[in-house]
Amino acid sequence: MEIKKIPNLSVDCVVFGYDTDTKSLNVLLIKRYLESKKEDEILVDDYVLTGYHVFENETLDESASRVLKELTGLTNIYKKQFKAFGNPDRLKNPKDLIWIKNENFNLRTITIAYYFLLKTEDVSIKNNVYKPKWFSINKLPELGFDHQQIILEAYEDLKIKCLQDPIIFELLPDKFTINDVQDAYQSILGIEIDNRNFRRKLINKKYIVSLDEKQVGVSKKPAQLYMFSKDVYDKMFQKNYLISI
Amino acid sequence: MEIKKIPNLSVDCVVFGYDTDTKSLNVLLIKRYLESKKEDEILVDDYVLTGYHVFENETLDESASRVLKELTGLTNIYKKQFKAFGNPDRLKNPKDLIWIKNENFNLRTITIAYYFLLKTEDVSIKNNVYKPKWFSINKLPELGFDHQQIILEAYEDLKIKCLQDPIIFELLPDKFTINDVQDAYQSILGIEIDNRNFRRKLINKKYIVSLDEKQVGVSKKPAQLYMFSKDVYDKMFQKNYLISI
DNA sequence: ACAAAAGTGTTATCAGTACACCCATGC
DNA sequence: GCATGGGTGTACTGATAACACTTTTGT
Repeated sequence: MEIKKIPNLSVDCVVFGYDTDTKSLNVLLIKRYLESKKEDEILVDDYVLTGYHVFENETLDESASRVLKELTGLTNIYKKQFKAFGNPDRLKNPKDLIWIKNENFNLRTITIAYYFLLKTEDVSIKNNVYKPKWFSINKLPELGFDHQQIILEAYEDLKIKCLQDPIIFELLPDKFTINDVQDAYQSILGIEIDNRNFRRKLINKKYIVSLDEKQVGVSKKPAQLYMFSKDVYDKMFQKNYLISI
Repeated sequence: MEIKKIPNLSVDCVVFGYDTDTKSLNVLLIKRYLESKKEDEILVDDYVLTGYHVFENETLDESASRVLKELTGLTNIYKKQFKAFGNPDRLKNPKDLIWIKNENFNLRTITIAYYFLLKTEDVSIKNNVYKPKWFSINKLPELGFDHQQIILEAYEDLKIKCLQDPIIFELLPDKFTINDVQDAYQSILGIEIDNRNFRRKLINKKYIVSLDEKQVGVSKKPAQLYMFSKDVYDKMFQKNYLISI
């Protein structure tokens, strides 16, 4: 028995990958390319998010995880459903119409948008059939459908979320330096943080565990490595009801 | 030309109404009742959220606003799309199946859930054809479909949101006392707040404007009235990047 | 005059901010 | 020995938290 697609419902995945070396927050995108058969004219040449129709027998979360796995091979990655996009005209730009002609797409498709957080290096983009490519969130290419809007809204949500929840560690390797964390915050939020104050703050957290280990293979003074203990965090976590209006 | 419904897509609206007098955060629900024709047996007797299919030619936001207006007559009410619910089995409890037999519902319907914030008193539930009823968020009745889950997730989102954004004022009349605001926070968050500290904090905000007016018709000392100036708030607002992990 | 809710002040503690130099290491 | 990034301390400021009594008004 074949698995049935829901023709007017999809998930789209904003895959955020953080690159510790270049200190860059990236988005994984797939090329969309089409030329006319007769005239060698380029009809469509841009990028889109990875996404696919939801199947009849799966939850939305399962659908998003399936799409991520299909593209990256990865499972158990932090994900968040952040918004549904369903404007009647969201797939109706001229280029999108050309593209959709080739596909089995309902013109009024609602997409449930997710974002994922991982390390850029964890995705093999070599030999990947989808030819995905990383783009800095600050230098996005031309995007199809309403995917630019989806990415920007995902980014806004991420910026708010990373202030409240320890999701920054989803973007960093298991062992990281304090400066890695600071760099990640600075890239994502586009701000400068005072290193001394930031260090103090972080090192005082009981869930930031100092390891008996230092960086290796760096050409300067190797830094102390730390890990994030989710166990400790969960145990000590208590909602604070600080009203910040 | 008739407006076409999308058969597998709906919006559901969690209408939160705050009652300043009883200091209660309420949810507006609609009765779902069905008895079998032959045996006078009650087949379905519970409550559901207001909701409806999305139309082909409208955005999701428009759809939610339409549903709210249909039930309450109100427009321009604070609303937030907070999550999509689309589990394959979300409408497949026995009672839901009985109910759906009478309706034109796709069994795999995805719903985009919104919540609205208003004052309980702004909705006329007398002579309303839908016979809606207010329930305290703490004493919800038996609910159909997955609507209990939807309400609880809306409430969680509201609790977080009201700490960060001045949405508390959507739930209060234009003129309110400091204690009204405190009571609202306490009801929503289920916490106790120190009155002196809270007063000082609020009165020092430039967007909390003291009016030349006091309560009238109260049987005790009438309190000073204030209003919230969205203009001032928007002008002085600047994102703070406090990392609270 | 009394009941009820409004309104008021001080102190201690904690967290955030600003700021500049020394240190350890690899090369 | 030197260049590079890692790592450190202090003083100030502002916000929060704890805490109990007086004042105003309507009845």
